Amino acid sequence: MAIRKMGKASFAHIMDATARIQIYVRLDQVGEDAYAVFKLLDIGDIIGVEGEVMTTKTGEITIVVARLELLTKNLRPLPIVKEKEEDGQKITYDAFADTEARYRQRYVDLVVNRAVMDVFRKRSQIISAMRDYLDGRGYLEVETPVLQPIYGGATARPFITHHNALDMRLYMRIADELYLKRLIVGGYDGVYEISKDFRNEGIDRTHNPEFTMMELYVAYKDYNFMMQLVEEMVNVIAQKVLGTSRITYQGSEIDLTPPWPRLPLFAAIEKYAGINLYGMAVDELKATAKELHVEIEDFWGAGKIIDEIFANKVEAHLIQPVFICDYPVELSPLAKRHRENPKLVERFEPYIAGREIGNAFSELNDPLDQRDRFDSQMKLKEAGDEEAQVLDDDFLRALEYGMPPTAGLGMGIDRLIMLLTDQASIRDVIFFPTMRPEKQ
RNA sequence: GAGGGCGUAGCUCAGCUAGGUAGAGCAGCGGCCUUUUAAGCCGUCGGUCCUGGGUUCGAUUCCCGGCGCCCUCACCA
Repeated sequence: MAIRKMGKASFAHIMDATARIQIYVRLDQVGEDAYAVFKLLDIGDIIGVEGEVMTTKTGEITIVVARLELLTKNLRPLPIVKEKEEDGQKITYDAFADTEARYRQRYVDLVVNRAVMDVFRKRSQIISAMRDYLDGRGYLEVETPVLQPIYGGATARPFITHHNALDMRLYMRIADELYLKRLIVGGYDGVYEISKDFRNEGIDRTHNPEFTMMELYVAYKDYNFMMQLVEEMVNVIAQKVLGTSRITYQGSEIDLTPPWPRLPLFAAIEKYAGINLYGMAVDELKATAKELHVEIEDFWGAGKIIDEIFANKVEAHLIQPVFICDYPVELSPLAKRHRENPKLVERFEPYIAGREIGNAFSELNDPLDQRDRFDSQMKLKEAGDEEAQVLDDDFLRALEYGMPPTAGLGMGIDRLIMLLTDQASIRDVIFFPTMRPEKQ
């Protein structure tokens, strides 16, 4: 948007959600009153124009305005972003760049920084493409409770709230998992949910307290099936929204074309840290962590230490898509034991650009084993692990009625969108990221 | 939670380790201008220099505390 006013004829650019075009306003065409109104316009005012289209002597398509109407007058000046094209390069002057102002006043950010609007348009297209893909395979989109008397399905601290009429504590969900699996018990063979989860954790460029998660559960399938689904789905989405499987994320070229390699967790650690942790006792693991300069807490169990070493030594190397699979059982209280090794579970996490974008497993459907796993979690909680999972009696009761073998998946949608839109911060893919309240 | 950086006009920034209570461009306002495109020219308005304290004759500038934002690390998706 820009206005170039002159005495009796002026140029301006008008813009809507899709494009901008130049208008040419002449005193002798619109009349004195309309021209007077035009001269009072500010950038950000909303107008309607009618007129013929012409090409100016510099070759720009331009509307010669015959009628001009002011639709909305603004009272606050819009930050002016000036652009100049030089040798095909677009130079921007006076950009509205203050990140705090951009996040707090996203409406201004969207108006002024049009590229931001495109990122969010892609966000919408990515989610639509995902729905299309899942719907096309016959999976049913469902909704489960956000307010839960017992939170579960992930290791995280919850937000706590209170219901007045029932006078009871409720938690904002940290995951959809346990309710969706109840629906599998109920007999659906494929359900998914795309919705907000809430975790009472720190905020950084890959974490927002409320974030969008997609969870999918498919009966009579296992984690191998789910790996194929993930690599295919992500690639299909990229093809549909971006038209390519080759993307660039923060300078790294990434090829999403399936199949993605499968790399067992212990093999990955051995590959990048040079040590095979498999079979090590807790003391041995603690010593190894120290040697590798990985900081750990005293109360941590073997699984957590392994996870920490992995996070510190391996994650950053996983730029191209890869499935890290077969995690230690202690880390995954809801996953089924590995068919070949009961100390492991059939679980995988897809990594792209050094970042985990999901988590999946063959779901644990043995109610007795599940009860044991919950018991182990409760012990961790007593030992001081605030994020350990809580026993859910009704969920166990559901499993006791019989859940078929099931494959489950959770995907962080915001992170997938960051990846596909090449955004460095989760705050650049969430319209209104969580911020401290503005001080008056 | 720890470390680092930043916070000056509506926007983008300068001034600040040579302390004398602020400046540019754009926007706004008033003029001139019938093919401009970062339009131009003339004039003009605009600031608790984030906040509270300290040092000082005097602080936007130096020191300390606070608040906010960003980055890195830690926890997690």
